[in-house]
Amino acid sequence: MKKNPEQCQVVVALDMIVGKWKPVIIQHLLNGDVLRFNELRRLMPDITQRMLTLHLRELEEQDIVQRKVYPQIPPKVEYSITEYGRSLEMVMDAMHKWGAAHVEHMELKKKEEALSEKEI
Amino acid sequence: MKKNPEQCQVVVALDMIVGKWKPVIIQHLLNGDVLRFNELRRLMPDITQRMLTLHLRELEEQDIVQRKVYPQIPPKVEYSITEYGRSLEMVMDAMHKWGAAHVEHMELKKKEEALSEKEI
DNA sequence: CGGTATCCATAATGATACTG
DNA sequence: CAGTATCATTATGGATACCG
Repeated sequence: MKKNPEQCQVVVALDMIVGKWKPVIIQHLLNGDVLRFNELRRLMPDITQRMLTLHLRELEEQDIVQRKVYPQIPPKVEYSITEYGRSLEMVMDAMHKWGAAHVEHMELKKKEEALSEKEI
Repeated sequence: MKKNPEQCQVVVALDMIVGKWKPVIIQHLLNGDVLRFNELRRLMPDITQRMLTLHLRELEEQDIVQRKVYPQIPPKVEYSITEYGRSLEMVMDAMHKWGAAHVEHMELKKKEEALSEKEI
């Protein structure tokens, strides 16, 4: 399979997970949990209600997240990963592993810089 | 490039490749080619000179891309992937594969929608 | 409880002209 | 050839108040 960067499919995948809180939301739902709106908020204390709504709606539109509304008062809405969304697990894993390695790489780089400063 | 809101390592990886043209630049350099500034421009006809410069400088800062300047007139600058940058290949591949599958998924979805409209 | 509606600040990108 | 500089525009996210 040839990789053609022009009609870059990497960008297609990126579009699904880019957004300040989207990766975190996806990660939480990939755990397999079914979470209510405010449960998600509690898991991400710094997200605003607005952004949580926006991102969840986008993920729903993208068929990554399923939204289930219970028509009752007070309202109850549950969010879960879709079967399709679960296919993102490979991608998320690859990035998670790379991210972890990157942290090590940066720490190494800092140490090297600190060392070469001492030598001067 | 913004700081990661949580200590999510997926976000660490994302920060390296997010940017309108960054994934495409990385893909081109991952091919193993050593490319000059204007060669990259030709490969991405719609990128502005400014954005190409900005993204390349960020990628250099992130140790993903190596910039080699030949001090001559007219100037000659070559860009290539670093060894560390090459480690992104796994991530890029995972996303590329997912992106390809996603295109199929969307086409399937459209067909289903078209079908259910006929039934109505 | 699970949202919307506004308004605002900042970040990201683009257009265009100029340069050693 | 490989950039900078400047200004304009758009995208993204935040603060706050209100709603059924």
